[in-house]
Amino acid sequence: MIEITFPDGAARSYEINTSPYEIANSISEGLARNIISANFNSKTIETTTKLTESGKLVFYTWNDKEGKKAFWHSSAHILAQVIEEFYPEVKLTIGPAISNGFYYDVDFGDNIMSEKDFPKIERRMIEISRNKHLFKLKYKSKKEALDYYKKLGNEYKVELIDNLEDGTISFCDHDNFTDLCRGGHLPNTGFIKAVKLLSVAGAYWRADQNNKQLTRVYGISFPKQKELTEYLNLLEESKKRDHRKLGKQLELFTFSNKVGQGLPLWLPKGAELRERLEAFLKKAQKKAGYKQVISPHIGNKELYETSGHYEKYGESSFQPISTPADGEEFLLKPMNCPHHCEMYNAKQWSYKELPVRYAEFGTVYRYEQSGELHGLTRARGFTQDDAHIFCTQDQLNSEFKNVIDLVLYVFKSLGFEKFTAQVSLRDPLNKEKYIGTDQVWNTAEKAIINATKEKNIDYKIEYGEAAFYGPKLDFMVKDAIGREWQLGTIQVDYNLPERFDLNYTDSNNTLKRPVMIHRAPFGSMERFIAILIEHTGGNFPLWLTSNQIMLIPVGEKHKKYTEKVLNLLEKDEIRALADTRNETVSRKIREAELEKIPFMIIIGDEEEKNNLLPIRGHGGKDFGKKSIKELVEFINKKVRETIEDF
RNA sequence: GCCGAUGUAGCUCAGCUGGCUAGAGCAGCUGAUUUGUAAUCAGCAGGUCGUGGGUUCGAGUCCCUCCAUCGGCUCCA
Repeated sequence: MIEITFPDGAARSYEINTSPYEIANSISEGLARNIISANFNSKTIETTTKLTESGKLVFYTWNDKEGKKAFWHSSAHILAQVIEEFYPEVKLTIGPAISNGFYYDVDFGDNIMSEKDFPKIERRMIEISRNKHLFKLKYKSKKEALDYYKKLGNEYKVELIDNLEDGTISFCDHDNFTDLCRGGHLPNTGFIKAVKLLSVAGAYWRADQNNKQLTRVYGISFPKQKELTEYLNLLEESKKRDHRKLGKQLELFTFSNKVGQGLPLWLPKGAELRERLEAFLKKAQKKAGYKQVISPHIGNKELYETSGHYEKYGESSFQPISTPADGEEFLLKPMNCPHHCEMYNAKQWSYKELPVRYAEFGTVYRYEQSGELHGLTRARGFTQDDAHIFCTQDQLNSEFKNVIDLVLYVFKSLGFEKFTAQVSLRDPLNKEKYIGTDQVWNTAEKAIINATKEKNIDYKIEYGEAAFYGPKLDFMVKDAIGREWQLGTIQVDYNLPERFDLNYTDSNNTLKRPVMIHRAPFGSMERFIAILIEHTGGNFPLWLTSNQIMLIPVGEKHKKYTEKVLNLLEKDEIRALADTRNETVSRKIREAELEKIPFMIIIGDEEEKNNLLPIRGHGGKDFGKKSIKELVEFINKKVRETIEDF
């Protein structure tokens, strides 16, 4: 007998070689019907795996993350099976579940796979699913596994197996298909009732650009057709919030091929929004002891040679600008740090003056690969809300924590509640990609982790995501369709102070190196606004939006009174507009709605007579009638609700 | 940069297997209407069909080049 413990602490005894499915069935038939995966002693297992020892058992259903993982991973097996049916000469590689669905990477050889092939593949996948083929996991020796794939000429699987330990190598069979697989499947294919292939894309083998590019087929599957339909509808709805679409509709920004790829052009409404955001941050930064500085858009090539940026990015950047002088070259500024270092170096510093905090909304230019450009989230010219803090080692921890507070304040003020704090460290296997000694890196990494811990922020560590000069704490936020973008960033840097020979005199009258913190709460104005657009769907917070109120006179004769109201509102710094065009009230409302103006006030005979204004919220919500004084208080109160002082 | 897809008026789109002067709605302009909670009516104007080449008697439609965009990959100071 073995003793099985469940998550609620309860325990039951079973015969040895009982499977999770049988155990579930012993509890209730309903549970047995719904479990699609299981975990035994912290290891994902099949529902049919025979348990041979006592331990902790967790069941997973479609409602669990792990259940979905098994569901989608199993779907990937069927996808691979069908691809192999249609293209017998392909070489399969890997097919994992992802956060929304699954993919399979396939070497199609000379064949080309395109979206046109999706319907027939989907149909065949469903056909196979309906037959309720069992997923059967079986172990093979390393030699057996290698022989199998060597015979097939599949070098990818051979490489995968080469890196596995003998005795741990398993295959999963269903129907007439078999695939190298570590496990975690549905009991049978019949659970899959709806399948949709989403896209086909190139993906490098083992994520390395130097390797062969495989074809990646993305898909998603569900236990009910209805859930697929709902998912696809949700995706469609999300796409309507795409900042590139809304940016055009709301006339915030545009791009022009004549100006150049990836170079955003800010239109009046977008520029106003952006300036308001800048003012918001400047105000907070002033309180936090930052000083604004301004640096030019180009810098001598030697500046970036000193910083190390030229060596790292010179080849793949906008190329140097030459001058009439022999050998003199300038670069478009790709980052602000070297400039700020030179500003620091403009005078002698005492420890009493530190920390020094130099802030600048600095526009930088980076030659991003053409395939990387993406609206405002990835542009070739963009403005960082940059600042560099030069401080002593003793000040580092508190300075870092203060910056965290500032980032959190910015996020809170703009309603970004869902974010991931990511500690981005060096790739320990590729240290040559970074400048600086191990000792310096260890100190910097420790400083970030400690400060983050002390702030009680949940964080995850990502190796290989650091900047080349130092580790970072990055604040990641998802866009409308779930792609993650880095917005705020805080970086600890011991390297640039060394390269620029930055100093201060300490209390013992000896020269010391300051530590440098690079930080940008927004990240860049462009990317931040892009994500803000996608989060709000263009309905910006009241404190930020360009036009807070649209006044709509009913007829010609109400224009005068409307103008009067407008003037009074302006006097109280309420941002209002009056639509005095010769159009119907309905049309004016419709257009104000499409422009996403938060409040509308229709002004006619009755309003003039009673001096009371009816407040119509965006979407048609009625906020009642108010006097001008009450209206001003109402707007101010609403603003205060969404934004506090730092 | 790589893989796949797309590119018709300011915007959203139609244009079947190549066949007369390329269509629609919205927006724009002109005029009428002076308006009470998401589109008043009428008329007009607007496109070298992304670019350059090719096939053909004939190309928006087929082929190639380049450019841009979209979805991924890689990259992201």
